[in-house]
Amino acid sequence: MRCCSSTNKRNITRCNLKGCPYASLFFVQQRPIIDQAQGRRPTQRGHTMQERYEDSQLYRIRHSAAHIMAQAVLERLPGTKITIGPPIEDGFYYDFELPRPIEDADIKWIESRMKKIIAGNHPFTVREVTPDEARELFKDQPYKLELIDDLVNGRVDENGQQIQAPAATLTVYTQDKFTDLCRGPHVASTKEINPNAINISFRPPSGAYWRGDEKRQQLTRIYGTAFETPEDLQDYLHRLEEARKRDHRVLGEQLELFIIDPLVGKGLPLWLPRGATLRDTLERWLRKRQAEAGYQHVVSPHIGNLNLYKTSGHYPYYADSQYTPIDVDDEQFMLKPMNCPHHIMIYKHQPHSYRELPIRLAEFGTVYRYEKAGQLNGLTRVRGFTVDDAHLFVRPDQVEAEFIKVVELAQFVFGSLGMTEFRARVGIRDPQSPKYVGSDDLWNSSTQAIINACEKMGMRYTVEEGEAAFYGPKLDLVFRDALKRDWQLGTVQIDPNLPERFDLEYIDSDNTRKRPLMIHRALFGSVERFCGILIEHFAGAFPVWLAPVQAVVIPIREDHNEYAERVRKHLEAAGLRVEADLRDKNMRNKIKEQRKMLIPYLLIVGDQDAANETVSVRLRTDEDRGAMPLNAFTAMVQQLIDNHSLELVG
RNA sequence: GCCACAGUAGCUCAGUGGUAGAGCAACCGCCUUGUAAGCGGUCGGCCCUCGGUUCAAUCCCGAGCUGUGGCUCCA
Repeated sequence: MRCCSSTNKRNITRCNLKGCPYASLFFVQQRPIIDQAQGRRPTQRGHTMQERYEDSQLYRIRHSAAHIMAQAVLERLPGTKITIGPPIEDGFYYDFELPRPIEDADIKWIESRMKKIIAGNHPFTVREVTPDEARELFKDQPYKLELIDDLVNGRVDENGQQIQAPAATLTVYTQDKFTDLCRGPHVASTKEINPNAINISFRPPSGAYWRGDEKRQQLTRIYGTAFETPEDLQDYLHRLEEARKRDHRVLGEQLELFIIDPLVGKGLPLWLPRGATLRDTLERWLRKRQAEAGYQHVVSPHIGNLNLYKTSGHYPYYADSQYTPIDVDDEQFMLKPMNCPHHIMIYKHQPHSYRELPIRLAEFGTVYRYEKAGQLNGLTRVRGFTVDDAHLFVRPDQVEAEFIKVVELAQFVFGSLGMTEFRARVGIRDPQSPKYVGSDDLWNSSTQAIINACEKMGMRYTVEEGEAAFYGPKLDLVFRDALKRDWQLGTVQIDPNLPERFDLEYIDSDNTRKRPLMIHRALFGSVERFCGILIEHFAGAFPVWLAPVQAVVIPIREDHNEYAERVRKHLEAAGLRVEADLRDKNMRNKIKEQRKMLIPYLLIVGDQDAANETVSVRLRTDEDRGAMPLNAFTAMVQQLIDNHSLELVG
């Protein structure tokens, strides 16, 4: 069984655990930062965007810059074998087989040489050539010869399937003294490129395989980017810098949220007290919302009998993303890679009436999946993580309504966190493909249920054909953060397959046994990854209700310690997470240190405050609010917390 | 897993073929301070690991481990 859709599109890595409905949600990486202001994005298979990136001037500039870079590389490192160099979402790259490793000095030289070539105002000229002419032109370029053969014959995949028709014509583009096999388009002349709007040093060269095949030649990929104006380039570089500053791995350590210790294991984060508080606060909040929405929480263990996963179909086909089974007496157990089978067994343990449905079973369930070492990344890609999982067992006539409720809950949850910029990505089946199971009726009604849900919610959504799970359509929630990076959050999927495999049923009103449908859903996806996203989203400055420490009391002199402690106790009794910094240090020093921790409120207390029962409130933003009566401050913060406000003052 | 780069004090990082330094943190004093670093002192290192070269290796070479970036965009 293959229950995740293979989202092998741009920026979304293919999931290893093809057996899991949530496979797509714990591994998705952020999209590169793109020039969103101009609305330019690459089109993706199966759906159209308002303006095709491929048709834009920016695309031609980048494509042309890639050729210019190849020319400069050949001049610097003669003997280099060139391969391909396309524009990408936020720039371009070119893959080379180099005669020696490339160094920083080379990159500098190449970049400055590119600027000189551009300044030469060379036209880009296109010429049609015959295959033989092309072979002669590129006789020293084996990769180009391979491309020519493929183009002339059409490409086939490893199963012999034709995936590219034979090309009718071949074209070559020339600028200055460099000619490349290319379909274009390019700028008419290098003068259309602003030499101050290109950069090839912002991202280090890296390895890449010829045709992405790890069995083939390892190449060196040099990345570059180019914009229409130097200001656009600066803006882009600035955003990259901002993104680096928000890196959740750096903030995670600075704010004492989590660490990853190799002795414990890579990909296995340890949550420090403050990080655990963050997690716990989020979890308790969602748990409450779910209970209000009719979910029942259940708990299942961390290992399960191998036979359970054999029944579900997850084993042994997906052994590559699961850990080796553990022998216990004469039985074998696996670390739990997903929660669905456990919830199914909970449903199955007693008969259900149609009146009981929908039954919504939820669990913050920790699962373990093998991720290749090179894929691990902070909290966003780990080997053990907790899914805010739920499985809804529904009658077919309830699917649409339940879908709407799930999306509503998601909208509420993300909206509460100031994550309003999100959209839905609806994956539907490709009617031409035979890989999907189930009747047309079921597909049509399920797909319609999802579309209807989006429409009724007034949610932005895109429909992507061929992106459904093989058993049913799905909806992914994609969030755009403050830096315009897209992150995939939760997913909602309709699944008639597992009910079949586990022979689930309910007794209908006519006293016949019917098969329920399952809806798999997760909103955060993985709690770990979601915390990582939140850290970056807020740049570590969490809303008051989420902040691990909400206020720190700082006495001005040692003899104010007593009052500081009194303030702390007062706030603690009012339900705040508060500390008093009574260390033997001076006040300025404490302010300097505590502001680095991004505590929402620093409460400075001295003689005047002690005399008047006030606190001097300094916000995380460095704004000094002056003295406030302690009771007024307490009431204000309590209200902000109760409202899950994103503000620091009410 | 593959390629590139990196690994020196708790943290951020200098440095050298003759076994090490700074700032911050920690600890001990002094200072008693109204909003971003008061002063002095002390502690702290198998310079990632294992091999090799060398009279001598933290430094050079090889392997391993760990981390970081990339390995998805197909003329």
